[in-house]
Amino acid sequence: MSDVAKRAGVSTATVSRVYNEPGKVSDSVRERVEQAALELNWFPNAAGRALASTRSHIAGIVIPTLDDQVFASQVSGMQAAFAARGITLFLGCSNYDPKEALSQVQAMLARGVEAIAVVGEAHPPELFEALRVWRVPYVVLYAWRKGSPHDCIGVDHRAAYEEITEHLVALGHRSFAVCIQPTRDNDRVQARLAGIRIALERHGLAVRPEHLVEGESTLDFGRRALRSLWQQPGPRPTAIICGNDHIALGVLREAEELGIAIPGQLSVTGFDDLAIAREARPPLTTMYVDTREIGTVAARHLLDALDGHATRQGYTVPAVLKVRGSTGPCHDSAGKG
Amino acid sequence: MSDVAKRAGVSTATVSRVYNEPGKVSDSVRERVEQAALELNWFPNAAGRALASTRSHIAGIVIPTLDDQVFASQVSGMQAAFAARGITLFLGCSNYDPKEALSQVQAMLARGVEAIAVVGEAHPPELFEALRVWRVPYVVLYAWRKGSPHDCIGVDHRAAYEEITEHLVALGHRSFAVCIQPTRDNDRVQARLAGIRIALERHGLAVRPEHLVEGESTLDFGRRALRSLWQQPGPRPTAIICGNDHIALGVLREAEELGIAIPGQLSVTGFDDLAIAREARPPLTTMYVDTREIGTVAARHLLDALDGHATRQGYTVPAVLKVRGSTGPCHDSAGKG
DNA sequence: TTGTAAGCGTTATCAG
DNA sequence: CTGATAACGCTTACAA
Repeated sequence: MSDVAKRAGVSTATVSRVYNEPGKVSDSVRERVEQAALELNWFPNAAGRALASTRSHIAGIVIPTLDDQVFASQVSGMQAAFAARGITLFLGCSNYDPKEALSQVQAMLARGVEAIAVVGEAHPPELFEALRVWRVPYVVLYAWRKGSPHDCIGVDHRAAYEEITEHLVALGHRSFAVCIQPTRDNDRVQARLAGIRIALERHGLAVRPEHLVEGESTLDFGRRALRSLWQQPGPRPTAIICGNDHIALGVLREAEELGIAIPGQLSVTGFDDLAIAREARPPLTTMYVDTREIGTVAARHLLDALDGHATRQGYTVPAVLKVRGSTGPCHDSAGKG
Repeated sequence: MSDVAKRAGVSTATVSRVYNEPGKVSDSVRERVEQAALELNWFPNAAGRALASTRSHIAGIVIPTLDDQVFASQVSGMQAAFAARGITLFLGCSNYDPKEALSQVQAMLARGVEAIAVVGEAHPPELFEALRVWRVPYVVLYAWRKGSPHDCIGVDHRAAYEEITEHLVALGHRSFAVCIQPTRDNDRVQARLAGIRIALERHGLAVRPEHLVEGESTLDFGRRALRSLWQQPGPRPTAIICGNDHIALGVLREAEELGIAIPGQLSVTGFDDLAIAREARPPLTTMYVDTREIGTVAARHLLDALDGHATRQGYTVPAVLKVRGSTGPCHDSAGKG
């Protein structure tokens, strides 16, 4: 930088101004400096800048995995919104391991992030404690819960699953199965399960333990789950609530294989509204969430915090029920209360 | 830091050593320092560290979009491999816009990344020039091309599409259509198209201009493309080569709608081998690429470069043909040469 | 094993 | 509008 200053016949302070407060520099000087910088192939050094200005222009996001479109699009929305404001984004994946999430956040703090977004609130207390200690503004992404101590920007998963359950109850279903992702360390999934329970309780119903299956978020798990449900002795469910579309599509696929009529014999619901959901046969009843929007809104929220604006109290993103062909009236007399 | 040093009764140099070369510090001193740091709630400052050590422990990756699983998994592999070595990853998305890719790379360089990965080589020359000027090691991801001036870690898309085309030719097909993503600024897609052309030329064949359709990478485009192909006057293709599985699944779906027998009347191929590909009906013939592995290998490559090891000359990741039910022998007498 | 002290490359605060 | 100059917080020879 001093070389550039020398070559342009100015001080380093002026060189700095050319890049940080161009308005405060006369045109002729600016041109000379830019010319000199170009000739000497000089670029401002990030570390020096960050050190002197105490601004890194870096934010971070920690998600469980990029293998799930739901998280990928949140990252995508956030990255775009931040980039538009000159902020570069760190990405960390926890693979649903709280320890990993913690260490990713710590690494980001150690690299000087100015703001952080983490998916969900089922994290070690040290994680939020570290955020507090470093005084780094943060948001909890994707999950929204009434009464959460954090700023949440996301979906009320409990309410969403209450709604989808009510939809099935309204269709006359009384015997339910649930195929859902691992609940461990996953507040979204736990909330969904709670939503199902609460909605069913309202009607004096419950999911039998043997009708609650937990497994990976894959089509294959959906297939295996339905097969095992169907092989079980005892009454069969007339409706299956799945933790997401992948699982639901697997159930649909296996139902076809087993010759189970959908929705005649069995109603199936998903969550996420993937592009294929509406193309499945029958088209899948599911819930749509604008996950990209979650990322965008979260970025705006954090930018506001960085700008010193009072941050709002969080933000609920709606989950919209898409009723399609995979759910229908219950025709099973045994199923009816 | 000096406060911590004072409290622990040591010099700042020793405090630094506790965190950077713990082996060179006696146990008692280390404990005292850690205790003091804890009490004072002190953490080393990233900018100061980077400035003094000229190491940022940051790398970057620039991809077109996270909406495509193919790129998401490359990011995922790279992130994991880097995290294991204490390197945090910047993520940038270009949305297939070369200017955007350039500005993302510039932003990352300005933030002091030590290494960078960019998807493909269809970028403005300034991008690679900037990388050269900053002397930041980089790799071209996903695309591999013989004779490329860059270190490429990825798939030989031309060869892959030669193979899939040969597969169809061997089945007796002579009349082809192609439904593919926009070729503009996309060297992978261009290479795939070239592969098709080269393979067909070997047999004295070519795709008629009206049978080459370009569009977005969506199921919906696949549907629209097939509909328009089928409405056209003139001879119909007996095989459709799609740019990826999304498009191919759309074609499959629309064929069902139009009552086109697959593979009896029409063979269809995809690329990527998504999880649903094998569950489609009929199951989709496609090509599998271990995209996560690409990210992992690229990270290793860059880490080697950072360690000063001679970097190898790039790396080809195989695309494996998965022959399934969507392709079969050509039954159309008109189609046969 | 530990301390001293000179940077690392900017920005920010003053004067001018 | 521009220039000195003192931070910014840490690392790292070099000495001890």
